[in-house]
Amino acid sequence: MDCFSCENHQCIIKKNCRQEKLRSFIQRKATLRCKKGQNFIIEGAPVHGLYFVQNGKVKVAKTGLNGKEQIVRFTGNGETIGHRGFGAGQTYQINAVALENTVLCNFSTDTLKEMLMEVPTLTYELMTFYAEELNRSETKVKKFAQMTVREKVIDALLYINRKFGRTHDLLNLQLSRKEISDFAGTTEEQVIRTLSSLRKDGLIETTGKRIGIKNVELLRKEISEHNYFLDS
DNA sequence: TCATTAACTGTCG
DNA sequence: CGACAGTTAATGA
Repeated sequence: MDCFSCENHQCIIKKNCRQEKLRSFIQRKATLRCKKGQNFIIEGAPVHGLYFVQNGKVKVAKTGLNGKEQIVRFTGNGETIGHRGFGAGQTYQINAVALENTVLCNFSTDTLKEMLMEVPTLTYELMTFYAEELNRSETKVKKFAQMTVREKVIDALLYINRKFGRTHDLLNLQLSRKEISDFAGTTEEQVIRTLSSLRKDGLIETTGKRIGIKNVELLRKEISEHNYFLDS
């Protein structure tokens, strides 16, 4: 698919694709189709450019010493992955795994570098994205240090809801309890217990893997003193 | 259907 | 709160 007919209007390439200077570069992009569970960026592997999600969902994570995983963020349509590869070092410091069948656009580092040199609006928008990412990262440090397990789980649920939405109260992103714990910074058992507790309180519904949020306002209220508005 | 995987529970340090 | 062990429920070949 070419960028002109792409529906992802928040994608920074899409936003700038009308610029004449970018025309030839955009033709150089590669399209990659990933199956569910595919690990298309491997921690420690050489950087092979920047990715944009054209269609699908991806988790970005770091692996600890004992095999413990820390999910950094989830990405959906139009979002950027692998941007840290631009900086120092020639290897990725993250893993990226497709959570469902996903189509990705890939630009090589060299191609993107040329594009950034040519088009200031593209460079500025990428810079804004880096700034937002840094803000999110800093906020997450604070949350991990100050939130209780229950608050961290609520925060994770609201994040998924903000990012992927829900249909008939059910979250549009299906995650295992383990994945929720890897994102929230706690353990699988704690997530299971917290979800049961939230269900008893009538705040959520669970049917197997699926989680339904019944009362967003009450959940939001529980973590309101922890800067929910920062949209991390 | 049966075997494997994930969700859940109790308990202990 | 996290880790371990054990049970029950869900999934998929």
